[in-house]
Amino acid sequence: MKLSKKGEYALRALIDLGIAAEVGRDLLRVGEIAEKEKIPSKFLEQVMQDLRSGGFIRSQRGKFGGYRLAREASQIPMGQIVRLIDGPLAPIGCVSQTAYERCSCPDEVHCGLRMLMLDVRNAIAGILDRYSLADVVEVTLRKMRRDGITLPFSQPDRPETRRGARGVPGTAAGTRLQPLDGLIQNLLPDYTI
Amino acid sequence: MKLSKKGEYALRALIDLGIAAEVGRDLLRVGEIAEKEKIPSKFLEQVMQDLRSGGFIRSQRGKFGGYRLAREASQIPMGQIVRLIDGPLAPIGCVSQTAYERCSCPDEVHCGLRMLMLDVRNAIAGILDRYSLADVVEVTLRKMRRDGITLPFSQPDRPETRRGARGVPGTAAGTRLQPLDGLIQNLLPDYTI
DNA sequence: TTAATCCAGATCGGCTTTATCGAGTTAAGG
DNA sequence: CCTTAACTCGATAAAGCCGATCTGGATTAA
Repeated sequence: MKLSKKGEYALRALIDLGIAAEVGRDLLRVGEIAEKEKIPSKFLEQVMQDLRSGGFIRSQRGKFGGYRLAREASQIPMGQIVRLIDGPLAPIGCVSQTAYERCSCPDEVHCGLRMLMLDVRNAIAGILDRYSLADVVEVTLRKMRRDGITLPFSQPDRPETRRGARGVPGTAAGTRLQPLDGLIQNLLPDYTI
Repeated sequence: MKLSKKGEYALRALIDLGIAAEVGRDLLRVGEIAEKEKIPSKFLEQVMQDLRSGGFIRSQRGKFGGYRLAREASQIPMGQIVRLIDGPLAPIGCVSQTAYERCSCPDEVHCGLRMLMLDVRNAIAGILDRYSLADVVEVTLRKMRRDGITLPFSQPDRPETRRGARGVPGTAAGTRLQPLDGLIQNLLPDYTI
């Protein structure tokens, strides 16, 4: 049930871009992200190009170039990112909703493994398809602020690339979804403090 | 979020062994399983040996040999099988409960990806650790009987290996677990017919 | 003794992860 | 305008793991 390194790096990079946008910098260099996340930077370049051709980010070439989100973070479901980089969420192809693939077993309808894995798929998709990048960014920033941590990408090393921080830091855009009755515990922002 | 082929084959083989035991045959040859499940039989041999050294099955060597379950199916949690063959259930190492591994990100506590993936891990483990092999076998058999399908491994090709079918075909052994309020849909045996 | 089966090891192609090199692109400075 | 620095792009290659195959040996029932 592993997420590939490529998928992990893609998610990390997008979360960083989301944080940066929320903090007032919407353009990040690959090197910056790679250094912060300890990712081999050339490998991250490849991942970024996959994300670009997938329509999640846009690139600005040349000196002082970099990457920025191509859409609002609230319009990027986490599940879609994983699907682009790692393929279907389903553990096995015959339970995938977005890329079904017949499996080798004799009778799919009465396959116990398939029933079990369909549950697993639904559990995974129920989480990843319900949360957007904006949700993850929001919770991350909230937790950091609560603990008094200096936000990353706060000091723009190139003042020219600054843009007016859009909106009051607080509720990120994006539809707030109803809690999944006790399933989601960690991504729910805790309003207790 | 893929399950490896090896993991898939291991689960298929164990389910078959569970079905066979429930039907009165507790010894299956690798070739039988491979043929039914359309698995490369030499590759399945490797998987079976991993399952053997993992303590899930016992082998009987020589002519008319084969494999049988080493314990009651109710004592084999599905999650443990996956862990043996594929490693931790968690999508990334830093959220694994059974094999935690520090990740490269600068601050694990405030890592949004980690929060998200911890939810995913818990969702996966919540399913795979709650259901035993006996549960999967029971639901499979129930569904087959309901649809009037001839059960696999019913006709023993070697009458000597028969053993008295233990117990009335119906409720398999194993603790029946309370439904996970709406999460599990496919593995719940439907008593509607 | 023979046949069927499990056991063990080497090997091979493909994919993943990572590294290397270099070419295209753009902004700034003279 | 020309050069240079700092980026993004693109292709390639090496190392390692995964899926699968092949060969042969060990074990046991008939």
